[in-house]
Amino acid sequence: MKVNELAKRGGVTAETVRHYAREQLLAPQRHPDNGYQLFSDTDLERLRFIQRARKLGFSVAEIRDILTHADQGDSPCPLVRDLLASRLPQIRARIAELEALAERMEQAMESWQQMPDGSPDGHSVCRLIESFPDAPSIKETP
Amino acid sequence: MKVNELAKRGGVTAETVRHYAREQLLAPQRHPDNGYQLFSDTDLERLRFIQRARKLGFSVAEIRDILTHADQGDSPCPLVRDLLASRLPQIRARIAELEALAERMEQAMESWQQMPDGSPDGHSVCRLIESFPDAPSIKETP
DNA sequence: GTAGAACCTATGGGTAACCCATAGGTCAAG
DNA sequence: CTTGACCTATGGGTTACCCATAGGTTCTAC
Repeated sequence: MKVNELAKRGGVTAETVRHYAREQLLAPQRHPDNGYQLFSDTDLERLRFIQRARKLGFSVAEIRDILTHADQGDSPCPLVRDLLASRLPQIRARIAELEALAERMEQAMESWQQMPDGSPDGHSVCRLIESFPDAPSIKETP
Repeated sequence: MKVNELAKRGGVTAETVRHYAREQLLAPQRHPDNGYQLFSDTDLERLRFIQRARKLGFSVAEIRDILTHADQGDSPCPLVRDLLASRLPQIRARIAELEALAERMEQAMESWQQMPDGSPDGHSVCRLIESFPDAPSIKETP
């Protein structure tokens, strides 16, 4: 099957399929005449595997590693366990970051309710924001 | 003061200061002889404002808008209120996404405890992952 | 048989907020 | 006058795609 058909059967866009092919997660055959990528049913299974792995938080690069292991006949399962175990605390940390952010935002909105919209002068841009501490800025760890 | 001094006083890297200058959040003067960027105390105040705004979740582009308003003598405060009010539910949604992800990960790790590390065959890469549903993949809305 | 739709290819650019490397100019101190 | 510390501008990397473009192919209808 060609890109579009695989994409529809897997529930992703054709661009996503091409992306995975570029990133070596899929290795379709090529039609010798026109260079079209030809995917098999095994590729569809692979795509579904990729979807599940993405849903569990694995990155595309990690999934490539997992698939490479499997393609060489090695069990990728220990790797999978390790990756998940080390990723989970990162996700938890990210959640905590975002919760702290949300709390700051809510506190700000609340305390702003009784503050007027001032005009900017040479030293103040917006007292709403300036009424907050600066110090260590937020780390963006998506 | 030059880039490095502003950066140290503001608690950021010199690269970050250059980034903000490139993005028009800071508009330093230029030394006529050597082209060095020269920052004033007002720029330091501006940098501190930027830090506070970042900590409240504003993007660099949004902060540029806020500063542009203020530079034109308009109060940016209504904009600030609107931006924050519309960003907060997005943050909450992102938190919910990540919590769902974390829950999937924990469920996976738990159910995997009694599963062996299988060897890959033609149809299975890793049963650990394949034991999970695929369906709608996770949307990455950082 | 041929026009046009619908599909394919590869390439390159965009996203967010920086970080890092490079090449080359500047400056203060010893 | 030579280090070493600093400055400049440029371009590439990060993540997982999306989109536009130009040009080749296949399918469908007339």
